[in-house]
Amino acid sequence: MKGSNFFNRVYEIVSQIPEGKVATYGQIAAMLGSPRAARIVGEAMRRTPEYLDIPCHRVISKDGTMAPGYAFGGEGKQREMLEKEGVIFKENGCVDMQRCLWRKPIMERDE
DNA sequence: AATTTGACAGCGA
DNA sequence: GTCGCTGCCAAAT
Repeated sequence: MKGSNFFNRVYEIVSQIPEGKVATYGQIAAMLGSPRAARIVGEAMRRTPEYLDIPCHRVISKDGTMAPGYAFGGEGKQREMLEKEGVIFKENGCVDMQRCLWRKPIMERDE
């Protein structure tokens, strides 16, 4: 286990995102207790250890857009897999945040 | 220990 | 609607 509590926490949260749902970097950062640490979440995603099996493709920006090409081999690719999981995409190519933005169970918030 | 970087977010032009 | 700068926080070098 790495002592990197922050990254570890990000991975925990991301791994909790159900299929057909997405979360934003800022959202996750807020869960960690640092609403301004969205960039750290992004960095965590970039450094996502494969063995953790983290659905980083479900983590996108608040605009419903995702990284230009630093992910999975292409935005279109990510869009396909998200769409396949049940995430709704708008005509403009962005994720329908209103429907698919994931939120942590209220009873479980133990930040 | 200090500096640079970075898959963001928010506001301004 | 697109491009730009700033702010914030943690990790990597």
